[in-house]
Amino acid sequence: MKRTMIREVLASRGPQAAVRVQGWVRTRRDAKGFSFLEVNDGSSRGNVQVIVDESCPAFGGIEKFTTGSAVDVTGELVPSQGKGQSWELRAAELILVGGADESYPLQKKRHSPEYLREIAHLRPRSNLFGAVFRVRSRLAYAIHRFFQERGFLYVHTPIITASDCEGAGEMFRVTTLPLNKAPVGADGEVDAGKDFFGRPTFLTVSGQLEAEIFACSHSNVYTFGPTFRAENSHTSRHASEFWMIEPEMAFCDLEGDMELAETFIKELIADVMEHAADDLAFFDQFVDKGLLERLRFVLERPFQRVSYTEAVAILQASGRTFAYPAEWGANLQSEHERYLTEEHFKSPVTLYNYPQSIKPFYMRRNDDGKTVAAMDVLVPGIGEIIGGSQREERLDFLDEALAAHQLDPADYWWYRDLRRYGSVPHAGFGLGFERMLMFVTGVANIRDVIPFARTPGVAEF
RNA sequence: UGCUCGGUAGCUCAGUGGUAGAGCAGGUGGCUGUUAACCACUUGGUCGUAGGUUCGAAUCCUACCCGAGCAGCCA
Repeated sequence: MKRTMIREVLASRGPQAAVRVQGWVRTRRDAKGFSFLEVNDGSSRGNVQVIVDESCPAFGGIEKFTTGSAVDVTGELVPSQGKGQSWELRAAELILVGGADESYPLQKKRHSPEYLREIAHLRPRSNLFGAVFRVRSRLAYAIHRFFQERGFLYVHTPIITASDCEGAGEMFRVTTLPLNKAPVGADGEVDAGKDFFGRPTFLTVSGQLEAEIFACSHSNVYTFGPTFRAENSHTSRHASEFWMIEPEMAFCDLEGDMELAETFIKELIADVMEHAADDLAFFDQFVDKGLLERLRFVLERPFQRVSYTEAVAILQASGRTFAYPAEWGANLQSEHERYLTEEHFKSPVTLYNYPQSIKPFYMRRNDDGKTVAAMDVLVPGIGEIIGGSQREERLDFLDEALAAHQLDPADYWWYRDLRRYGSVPHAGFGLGFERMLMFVTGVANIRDVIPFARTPGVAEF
């Protein structure tokens, strides 16, 4: 008999003479003459309650059906006599597919996320992580849907890259040279020319520069893939390996870029609220009490759009004492960003037009000569979720910026070529996938929205 | 990397110089259409590691390891 996923069983419209489910036992409650077995197969947050009584041959050995064991049940689906569920399965046949003894680490009680992190191979079977990874899958789908519906081209940019000057952070070296006897050149340095690619190579920190190439052929494109940063970060919102979405649009300015970013975030929220309502309700109840209200609020209200210069003025007029006072020309500190999004505006904020001196070389210089067409989207609880800009499409200004950042134009020959042949205004941004997932689920630590998180010193699974 | 907090039973924690505790999990028995079921009894510990102070250290000191938070880096 064909298996039915528990998600469908729970949504059944009427009784069914025979249903087969397969899954893992969450808990068993024994009564006189029969037992309740709660079975989950990951298809939904809910468990199906299975009734096993003397009419079922397996009842005699019911004590073997412990929390964590895998089972295969066939029986009749009937209205439940008890509260808490509409349907229950009266087991005619119950098979123990794989047992689990008392050392099974997941108990029928609340566990801390830190503990569950140590058992990353079992935590997807918990309520919390079951829900997190269902939403993660849905969010990834929603991202592709958003861009595909708008005619954006999905580009696979390289994971291994030779450009080591993208300015986005420390990079992981990729090499096949033996660590203990790497070939050394005349200068005493490792001779990367003898390495696999004949030059130094690294894991990508961003697909942006390559995405720009395709924006300049297919107009609207996006990337969605893994990204690596070798920073020694110990925070709840940084990981060494994470996924990033980077749209890039030709014939687009900063205004269009900000519009896309804001629409994008709203549509993702709407999609997840519609298609993962059960799981979001779980997060709202057990993880982050105001989650649904906050998401609705973000959906309904326009994002606050404020220039960097205005933001500094707001901070200076706030009457607040910051560890680092806000000052024009300096980077905004986390405390500043938090104040703006969590206290002053109490909503997502799009900041734009940052001082040129604190931003990367590729951002387009504004006419004031002091700022560049950059933008960051900040959200309450997480901070920066999007960073983007209009790119410098004018070769002379780009060369100036390269010089100012002490970068060798020769290393950027193909990037410069885009400005030599059919250059167009274009813009894009990067959205941290995990940060978006944190925002949508209310989960506070990035390590808990990645199936197998990589952070400094941690790569067990 | 810096600062702060923490590490005690399988899990969540209490215990702040004098005989290591509770709840849950596990075991045994009972009870009940149960809902993290309930009731009784019960097993379970090198108190993160290594030194030191003390008659005596889970408790005080030092170093290290691990976890968390904040900051920086940024998505």
